[in-house]
Amino acid sequence: MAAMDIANHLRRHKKSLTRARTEIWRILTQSEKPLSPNEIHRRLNTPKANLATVYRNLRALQDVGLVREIDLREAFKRYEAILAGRHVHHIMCQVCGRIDKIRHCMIQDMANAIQKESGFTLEDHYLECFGICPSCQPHKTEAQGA
Amino acid sequence: MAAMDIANHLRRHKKSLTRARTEIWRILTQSEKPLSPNEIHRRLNTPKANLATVYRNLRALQDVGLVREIDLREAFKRYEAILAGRHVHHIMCQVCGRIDKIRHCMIQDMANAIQKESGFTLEDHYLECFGICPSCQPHKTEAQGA
DNA sequence: ACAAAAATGCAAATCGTTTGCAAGTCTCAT
DNA sequence: ATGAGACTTGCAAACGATTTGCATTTTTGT
Ligand SMILES: [Mn+2]
Ligand SMILES: [Mn+2]
Ligand SMILES: [Zn+2]
Ligand SMILES: [Zn+2]
Repeated sequence: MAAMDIANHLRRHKKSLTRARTEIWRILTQSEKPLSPNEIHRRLNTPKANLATVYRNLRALQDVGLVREIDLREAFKRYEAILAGRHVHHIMCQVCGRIDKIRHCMIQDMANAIQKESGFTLEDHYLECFGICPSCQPHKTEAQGA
Repeated sequence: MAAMDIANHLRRHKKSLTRARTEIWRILTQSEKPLSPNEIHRRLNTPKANLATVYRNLRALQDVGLVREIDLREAFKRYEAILAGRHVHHIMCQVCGRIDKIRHCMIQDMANAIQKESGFTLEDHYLECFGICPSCQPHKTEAQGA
């Protein structure tokens, strides 16, 4: 979904194109990692839309398929823009909290096995990983940057 | 972890073996699917331990590695016993909510690719799937049971 | 059995998220 | 451009899950 598609996307679902939605979409597409509702709210231009509006719009954007919810076992959920229909997974550093994307995913390859094992059709999945990022790894020359 | 190991497990972490913990462990090991704190509380024998105690003990059991938290995008988390150190994933029916286990997992096979792509070591991951269970699938003879 | 450590009940507090409602904004046909 | 209706927003209150303080009870190790 290119950035400009947002208008059509919303119209198709009879949702309005509002300043809050435009801004949230901009914030999400500019972020390198999924953001929490609070983080999004903090980044809004003044006058800031209400936090409740952020929540409502995150749901609206999810409804039309522009945004995805990410659970990294924190106290809150994170949200990210779905670009080009691509779906990605994440890996979070257990030491410093850094979050990177994982584009590698072989779940589709597992689909057959899963459907055979469970009898379910596989419609959706989420995969989130936890590990230690390069700068937090011990016993290294620490040559690589953060 | 066999059912009897719970005592040693707890002792090793200087946690007491209490009635509430024993009961929660029994309830979790007897359940075919992960349970919410409320579900667990409901299944407690009278006199019921307090719900706060259930929460505290679920955390304690996680701390010692006996219990795992599962997020199926519901309003609450679910918890399940970790048996024999095995880790499983789940698939939940998007129509009726039925939850089945998936023992099939090739994430370990992805580990190399993920580590190469992100530079992170892969310490942990979770994978949860959503689909449609046999009894909820349309265009079928409906021959198979629930 | 005893003293110290850990766990519990209970109620209040937190915290993320949702909701009702009146007022404001957007959309679309005229 | 304009007006009515549809949709959205702000605000504060409500919610529900989870956590916490503290006095009391249970468990542990000796
Ligand atoms: Mn995937
Ligand atoms: Mn796995
Ligand atoms: Zn790190
Ligand atoms: Zn089903």
